[in-house]
Amino acid sequence: MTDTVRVRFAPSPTGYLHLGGARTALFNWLFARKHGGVFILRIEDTDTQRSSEEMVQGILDGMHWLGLDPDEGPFFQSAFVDQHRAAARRLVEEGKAYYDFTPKEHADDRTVKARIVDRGRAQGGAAREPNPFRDLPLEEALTRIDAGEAAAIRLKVPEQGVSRFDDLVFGLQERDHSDIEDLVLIRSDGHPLYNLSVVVDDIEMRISHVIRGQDHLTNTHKQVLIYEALGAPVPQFAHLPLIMAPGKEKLSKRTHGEVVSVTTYRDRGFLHDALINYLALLGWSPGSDKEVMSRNELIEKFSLDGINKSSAIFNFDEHDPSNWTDRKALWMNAEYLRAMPLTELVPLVAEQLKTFHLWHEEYESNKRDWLARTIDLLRARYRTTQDFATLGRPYFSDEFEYEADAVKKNLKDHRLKDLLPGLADRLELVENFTHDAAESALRVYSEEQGVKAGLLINAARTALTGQSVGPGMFDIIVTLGRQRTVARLRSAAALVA
RNA sequence: GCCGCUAUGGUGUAAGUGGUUAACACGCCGCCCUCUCAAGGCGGAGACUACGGGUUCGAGUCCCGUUAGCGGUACCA
Repeated sequence: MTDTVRVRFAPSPTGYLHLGGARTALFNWLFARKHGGVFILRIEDTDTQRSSEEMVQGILDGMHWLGLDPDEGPFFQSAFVDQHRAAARRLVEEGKAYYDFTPKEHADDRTVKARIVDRGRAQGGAAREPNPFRDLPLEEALTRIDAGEAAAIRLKVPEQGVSRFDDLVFGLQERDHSDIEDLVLIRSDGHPLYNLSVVVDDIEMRISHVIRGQDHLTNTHKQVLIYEALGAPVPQFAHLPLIMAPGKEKLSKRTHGEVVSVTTYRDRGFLHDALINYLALLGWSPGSDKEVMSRNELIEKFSLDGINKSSAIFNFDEHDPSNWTDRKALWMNAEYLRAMPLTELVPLVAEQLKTFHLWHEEYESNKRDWLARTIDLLRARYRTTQDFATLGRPYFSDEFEYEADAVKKNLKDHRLKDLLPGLADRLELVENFTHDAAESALRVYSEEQGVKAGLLINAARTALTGQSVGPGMFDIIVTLGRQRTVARLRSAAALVA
């Protein structure tokens, strides 16, 4: 007996790692770290039809990116099926389970669900159906098995009484035995089923706390029954409220696509700590006002007591590119983008520049400092590292678009047709091409020409970046350098109406 | 159908064992800063705490009911 905390994340590789799974993994991980425990990863790959090697890798990649590497594992549930079968056989021998020779019916998900409702309606809701094989003498059953007859193994659920457990989040849970059917442990083809497998594995791995999604809450009673039948200590349970899509719909890969996949966040320029921070706040609160928390602060503050009981809505708008995911997640990422050490940010932005083919070798040699300064200049306005390669394109390439709105707004004054090249001439002659020198050159020039400096400044910004928004104009000039500045000012004159 | 869970502004959450004008963050609006946009600072709008009954001097907080959403009810996980 040991009171070491041992928790596990047990995804089935039937899809990539989604946000709900990531949050479950995170809470397990935080709980383990908080209590000096062990975080185990167990891939539940017994559904060979729907599982794939690729998905396993996807989950592993996602967890690694999030920094949630397991202390033990990954283990694969498929490796333990013999133990699952042995456990079921033992229960049969002890009279706690029985062979059911009822032939298996094949049906797809839809018809199965329809049948459940029909059956419930017909029986007035009782889950129990009398099973003729429940009390078949073991010897008789064994002879039929020996004769090659197929049989499923069902748990003998007591007819009287209630099952109860104290959930660390939802409190005391009770369920009448009469509402629990004799669940199948092993299929007639010998395949162990979920409820049996998890319990056997959790016992084997000495799991102390089962932290998982609320979708397992009612079925936990079945698992408690299995623990008891097996004579094993029952772990503590903590069920997490579900994450829903806008409109309180179920959040799913099928209907919501890539917004729910962790890899999307990685690819679109999220910082893993920002996503972790955001996810931690979905359904959990430290009880204080502080929301931006480092990993260590999260560990320090984390407690199962702070977990909310109601499901949280994860907001996003698939039709609005700038709000492709939850606003608060985006804000959180921007917050991290601004606050993180520049030396850590640069390599991340570099990756994005590479995938957008905006990378130059000099960024690693003589333009190294320039790259860092430019990233620093832009970071306060961007929300993801990908923004540097998209919104920031004019800073890294001469091939960029002039935004129609920006041109319309800032290049509409016909005088600019001459002023822009005129400014270029002046800047070409400035001795030290610095922020201040460029500024005074521009101000002198605008005074001579009798126009407001603001007209030239805003026009120049659009001429230089194709945009109407961005850093201070003289910072842009210095960033682009004399050559590009002069060239762009001249060529943009053609855009003036 | 039956069983269970949940219900605080648009969203995420706070409001020790019931006790003054329901707090914070995101988002939104305005002002300041300013060459624009962000960032930052300041301020504002937005919740009769799903609805209806109780208990109580007093309820977001306790009880009952209703409704809604979600989960489960499979020889799926």
